[in-house]
Amino acid sequence: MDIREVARRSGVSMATVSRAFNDRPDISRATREHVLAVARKLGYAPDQQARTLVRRRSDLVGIIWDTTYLSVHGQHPFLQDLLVGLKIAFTAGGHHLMLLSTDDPDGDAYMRIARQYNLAGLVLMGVDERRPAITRLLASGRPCVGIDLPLRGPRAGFVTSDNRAGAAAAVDHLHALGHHRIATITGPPELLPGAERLAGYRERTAALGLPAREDYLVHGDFFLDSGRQGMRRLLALADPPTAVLVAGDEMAIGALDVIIDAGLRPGREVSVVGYDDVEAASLVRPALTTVAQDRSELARAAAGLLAELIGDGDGASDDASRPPRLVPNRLVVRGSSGPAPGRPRG
Amino acid sequence: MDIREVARRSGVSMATVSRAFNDRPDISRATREHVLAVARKLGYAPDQQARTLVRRRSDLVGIIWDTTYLSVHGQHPFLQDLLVGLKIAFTAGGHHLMLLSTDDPDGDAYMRIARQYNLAGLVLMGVDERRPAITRLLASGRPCVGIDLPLRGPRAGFVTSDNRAGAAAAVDHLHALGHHRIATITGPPELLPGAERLAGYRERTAALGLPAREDYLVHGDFFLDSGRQGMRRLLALADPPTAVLVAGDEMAIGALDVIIDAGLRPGREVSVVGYDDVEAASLVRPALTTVAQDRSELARAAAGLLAELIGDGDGASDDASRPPRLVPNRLVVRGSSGPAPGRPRG
DNA sequence: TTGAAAGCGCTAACAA
DNA sequence: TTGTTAGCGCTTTCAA
Repeated sequence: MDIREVARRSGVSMATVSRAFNDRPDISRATREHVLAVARKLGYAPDQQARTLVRRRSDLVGIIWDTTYLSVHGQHPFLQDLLVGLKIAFTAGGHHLMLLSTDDPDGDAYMRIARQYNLAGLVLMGVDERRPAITRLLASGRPCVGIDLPLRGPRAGFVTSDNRAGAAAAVDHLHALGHHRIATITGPPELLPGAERLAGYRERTAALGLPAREDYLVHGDFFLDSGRQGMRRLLALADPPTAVLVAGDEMAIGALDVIIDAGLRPGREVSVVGYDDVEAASLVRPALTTVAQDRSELARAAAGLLAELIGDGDGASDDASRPPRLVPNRLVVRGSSGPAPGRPRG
Repeated sequence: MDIREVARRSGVSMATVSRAFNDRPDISRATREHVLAVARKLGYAPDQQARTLVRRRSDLVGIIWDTTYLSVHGQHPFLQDLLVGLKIAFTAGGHHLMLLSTDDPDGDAYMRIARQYNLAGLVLMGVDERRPAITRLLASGRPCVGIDLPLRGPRAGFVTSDNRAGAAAAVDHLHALGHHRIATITGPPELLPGAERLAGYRERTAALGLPAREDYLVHGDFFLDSGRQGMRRLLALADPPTAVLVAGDEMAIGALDVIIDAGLRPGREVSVVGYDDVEAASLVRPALTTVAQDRSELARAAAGLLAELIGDGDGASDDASRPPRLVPNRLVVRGSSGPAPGRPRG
């Protein structure tokens, strides 16, 4: 069943069938409806490969999501959750998602695949945007949107949640509970969320007049174990914090473990606030107070931005630095944060 | 940069370039290497759409993964984890993954998309295989592999982990710890893993000579809250169980909550074994003893089976019932299971 | 408003 | 072993 057959059966030319399916203005209403009716009866739908071949643009959006590190580090729940959101958001815009894989992320495989499949655009997440292969991809002019990655390029942009404001809100929350000794366990500073959450923590603690103590700042890597280690260091201080903002939920859950093992109670002697609101955050005991990223909104923002970059073929600018789309975060208060010791409980 | 240009620059015909790129036997070694060298220098890679158009078969594998219910029920961590495995497994086989989405899962959208994109095959997960749209898809003869879905069709098959053996292993574990009052909270019986895990529980408890008590069998739906409710019912019994096999980790974590809230200690007064080994299982306290499904292996099995179904175009059988590929499960013992009350601890 | 015809980039049948 | 040629199914000029 091809366009030729539909044309024959509806008594028009192939060109007219094509016009009907592409909502072109140069076709009469009556003809279009007739053609579409015939096509529907025949169960016809245009072949996308043929369409792509002549249009030189597919409706496929590629997802670059480097899973090579997963064998090393285990899962990355947040990105996985995000994928669901992307799927829904892009479907709504008439695009399909293709997962790009390569065993050689440093080669030009992503660029090659994008060209081979005429991908309309790309979404990048969980990759290192400073790698030369990615830089070349961005320079190629194919529309690219990064999630939590500060991409720059003629037709590139990025979305991220408002990590700075989220961290600040967490600090405010702890301060309002009477905490004055507020420490933080950070993410890697070379990753945007790590850097921004730290910046938010610093700005807000300073604004609240809390002293900037270097020993209250411990670096983590977003994985569970670094949260454990960080918390141990903090508890070992002569003057340990009564509250800790942890830049990721996995690390925060590790911190809870250490607190409990030290015979302290999270939310009592030590309050903990995480970041991300992964599934486990609500399942641990006490449940983790955390800054929730709105995955659906983040995904929608990414889809929207990419659609724009795909749309305006002209808008390609060479200076190529677009401000990120910021998606607001929301503090979810659960049991792991409570009044500072010595303060009455709510 | 197209095949014509490569042909010109290497002084051969288009056909010869094509031969070089497709590893055809009817080309001399020397010519092939020369052509490939020229192509590499030019950065040429064949356009997949054009290739698909003439070959009438793409190297795209579609993933049907119904996310419409996610807005209702929240996440489904296991399938998300699985996706990573699928991505890796299919890449190794030279396929790319396309996520199929539709807002109308009851229509023939999946079938239409599969045809429009000439998908080599489909992987189905988290969908209801009894829906007419899915039945028609399977009947269409396009290679389909289900994960935990008993698919039947001329070129369909499925993979699943050995849920029956896994549940039996969990029962054995509890029995070896001295438990004799072993209850279960099941998944939905119409889902394969739910039915099989229950069957494994029943078979093994019977084999061990434990009485089959109807009040020790509570139905759940794989989601957290049903685990809570189920556990409450079990604890309310005059003669409550000392151990519970819970058919899914989310439910098991809900059960842990209820046990703790009742002033009991999981792994002491009541032992709990979950199923799946999702991320949260190792993060809760006590950590959950659970039957781990090997996601990578499951994914590899799916990829392997689909490759076979794609390969043997002849193997299409009309009776169409293939036995599933079974992937073994593995019991992971953590803190939520321990000796039966009154027994010395290991 | 419609139709005829060219061609998107590739593979494969056939001829040399 | 290589080249020539005819499409794959569609969109898009261009002419009518």
